[in-house]
Amino acid sequence: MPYQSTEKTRKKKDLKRTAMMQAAVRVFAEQGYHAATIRDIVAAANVSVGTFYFYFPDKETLFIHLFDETAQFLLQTVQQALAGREGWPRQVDAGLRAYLNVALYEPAAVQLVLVSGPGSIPTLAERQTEFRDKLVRTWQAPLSAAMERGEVVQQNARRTAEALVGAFDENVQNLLAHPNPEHEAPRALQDMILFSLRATGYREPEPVKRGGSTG
Amino acid sequence: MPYQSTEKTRKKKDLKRTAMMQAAVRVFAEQGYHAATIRDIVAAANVSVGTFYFYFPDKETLFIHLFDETAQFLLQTVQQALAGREGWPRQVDAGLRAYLNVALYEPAAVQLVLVSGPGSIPTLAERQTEFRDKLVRTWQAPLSAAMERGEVVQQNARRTAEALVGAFDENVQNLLAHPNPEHEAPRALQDMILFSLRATGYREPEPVKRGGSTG
Amino acid sequence: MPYQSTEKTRKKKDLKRTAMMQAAVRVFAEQGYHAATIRDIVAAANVSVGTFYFYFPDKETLFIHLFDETAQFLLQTVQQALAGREGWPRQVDAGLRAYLNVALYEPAAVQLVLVSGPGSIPTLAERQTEFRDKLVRTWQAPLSAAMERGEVVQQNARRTAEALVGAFDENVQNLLAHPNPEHEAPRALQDMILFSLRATGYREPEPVKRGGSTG
Amino acid sequence: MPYQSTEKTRKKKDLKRTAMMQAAVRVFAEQGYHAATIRDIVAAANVSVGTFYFYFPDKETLFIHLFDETAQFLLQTVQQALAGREGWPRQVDAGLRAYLNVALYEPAAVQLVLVSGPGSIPTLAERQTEFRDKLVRTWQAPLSAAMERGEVVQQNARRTAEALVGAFDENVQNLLAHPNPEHEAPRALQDMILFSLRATGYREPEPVKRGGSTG
DNA sequence: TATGAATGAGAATTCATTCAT
DNA sequence: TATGAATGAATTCTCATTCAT
Repeated sequence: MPYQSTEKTRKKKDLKRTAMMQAAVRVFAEQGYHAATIRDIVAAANVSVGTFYFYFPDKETLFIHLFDETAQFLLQTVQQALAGREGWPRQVDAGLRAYLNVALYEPAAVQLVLVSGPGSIPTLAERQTEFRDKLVRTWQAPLSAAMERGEVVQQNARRTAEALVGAFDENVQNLLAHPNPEHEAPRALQDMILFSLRATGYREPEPVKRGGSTG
Repeated sequence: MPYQSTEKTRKKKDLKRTAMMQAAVRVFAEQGYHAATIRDIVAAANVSVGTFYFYFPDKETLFIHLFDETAQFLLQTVQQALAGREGWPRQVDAGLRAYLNVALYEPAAVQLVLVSGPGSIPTLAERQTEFRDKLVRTWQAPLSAAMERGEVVQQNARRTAEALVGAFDENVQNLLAHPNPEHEAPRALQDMILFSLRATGYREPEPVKRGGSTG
Repeated sequence: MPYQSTEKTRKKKDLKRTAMMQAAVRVFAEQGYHAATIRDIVAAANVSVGTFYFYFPDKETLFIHLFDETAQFLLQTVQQALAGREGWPRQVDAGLRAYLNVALYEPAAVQLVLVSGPGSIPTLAERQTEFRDKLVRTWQAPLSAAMERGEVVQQNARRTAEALVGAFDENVQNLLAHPNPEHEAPRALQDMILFSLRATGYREPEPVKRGGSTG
Repeated sequence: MPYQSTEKTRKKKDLKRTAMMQAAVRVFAEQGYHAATIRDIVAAANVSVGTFYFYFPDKETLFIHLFDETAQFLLQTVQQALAGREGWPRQVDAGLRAYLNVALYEPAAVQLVLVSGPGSIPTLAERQTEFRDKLVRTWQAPLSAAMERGEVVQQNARRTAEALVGAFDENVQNLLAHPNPEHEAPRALQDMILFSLRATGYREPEPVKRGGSTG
């Protein structure tokens, strides 16, 4: 009976492919792009060298693919979180919550995007810049809107967004370095929200006076 | 007659050594640690491969040395700037001004510390963390003091300091990527100061009422 | 019920096998032995890698088989052409005509024997030599006979045969490189015949005077 | 005392380079392009792998260089031999003598040009064709001249030249395969000269009758 | 001190071949 | 029979480091 393809086989292949990619993410995150050899990766995935090249064209292409995929996932996650909320404080809360979730759930992937890649592959530099830029814009857009609504003070929205992105990354890096990130996360989230609101000059809206004064 | 290591000779040697290190910083910053070969470095310094190994034990040691030197210089510069001022706003102003100065004057060195190193050399990871930590503490100390003086709102000083450091780095990175960093610098500085003061919840002190006491 | 290797089945198998071999000849001729991968061959034959190894033990064996088959076919074709004629000029005509026919009809196969194989596979060297030797003998035999009959001048028949074989191959190679080999072929044949007759010192036999005219 | 270069060092380097090339020629000739590994070559030259790549960019480039060099040498040798003579028979004699000399003196190099390269490297195909073409022209030119002088019969000079080149190569190949090529060479030369003169339809010029008429 | 030729361990990648389905 | 995923030996090439001069 001839070999049956395009059924279970296809699924199995995809599964293996995914498993190998996850293994690769781990190894890249742990060792960095250059220190991670193909043999390390295939050992982590329990396959042979040839199998690696059956699924992926080469080391660099795989890394860039992983980078792009992770970057896009991060961006989408944050963007969706921001999109569903109204008001700057809720957006900050939702956006940061989403970001931290990804960081806690996929620390290796985040590591890949934040530190393993940059500076390691010249080819990646442009993509890296592009990703940072998109991330900045992701926060800049709602910030600008909030500024127009008068929720936050006048400021250079671009620069503030840059600063926020840098701030978040540093906080996340430190959180992941913490002995028990999951336990620390809620506090970190709270601090980051407060930091962001202060940094953007958010002002508690005047409560509608209802026959009395707030003092 | 034994070789006399006279003053002149030593000076000459130090000069050459320094020149090579500067060349190395440039090459590392441009190409990243791995892409930069010893041949690239010696070519940039107009010396031979053998000469390189006469002055430095090996590539990695040199890089770590450059990293440490740059890191220490950065820390000292910022610390000194902070030390000489009173009041959180003046400290922020001085500290950021110092940081930006270094970045503009020695962009390659800053590049080295911020992106070329991290993720490239596993051995470096620890040092990198240590440097970030010191940088955070450098800001955390005056921030805590300001908090105690009531200049800024209550907050997790450590977390805020982390965030500030991350914010600064991102802003500096973007500034250096700007077509004309020197021209943009003053605006960037202003934005960063305002961001920092807002983010730390700095409150304009009550103007001292003449003829009365503030308490 | 055991699988019946019926006539039909076997025919089908042979058909597939033949198709694969023809594809292999094409690929080998186009790319050379080493550049031609198994995947190239199976792609050209529209089968899978596994199928290839069902029909053939390995790449080298296949190539040698193809070489031998082609070589033998060439030899037989020329030998038969020579065998059926009388007189050196007719033999030259028939032999060359046969050779050119094969070259025009199966250029890839001829390419295989003349250039793709030699120098590529050390194992093949001996067979290659043997083939050349047989080809030389194929022409040497009738040449020697012609010499004995006085049709051609005295000469080292072996050396002349070698030279003729080399000459033919070069002419055929150049013919196949021609933009329109089929069109050029008749002229080439004529030239080659004349060359061979001159080279062997063929002398138009004195017409037997029969008290009349030669017409 | 600093390292003295550009003197003996230069010469020494060139010497080594040459030695390595000769070793490479031997190995390529013996094993063929693909079977000859870099390790084989460096072993034959008694150097390390790194040294190979210090002198040559890569395997293929080296081979092509060797091919070109050998091809040019062969062409020049034959061309010079032909240029210095008058009359077709003397030219044939000189040209063949030169060719055989090279073959006997540098059998490996000749092997390289005739069999090791062709069919092994797709990149080489064009160069190979070009070389054959030049070799053909090298013989075609004097042949055409001889034809115009009436020394040889009318014929397609290009085709004849092709045939001669093919014939020579085959004879040389067989000569080199002979157990004692040097001993056999004179006979081979004689046979090849006679073959060439016959093949080109050379006619012993009528000796000028003294005191009589040429008619 | 200075030079640059020499070294060789180690990395990426290819591809003939095997094997479970 | 047929398939194509999986294997791993073998090859090319790089580059940090050493060493004779």
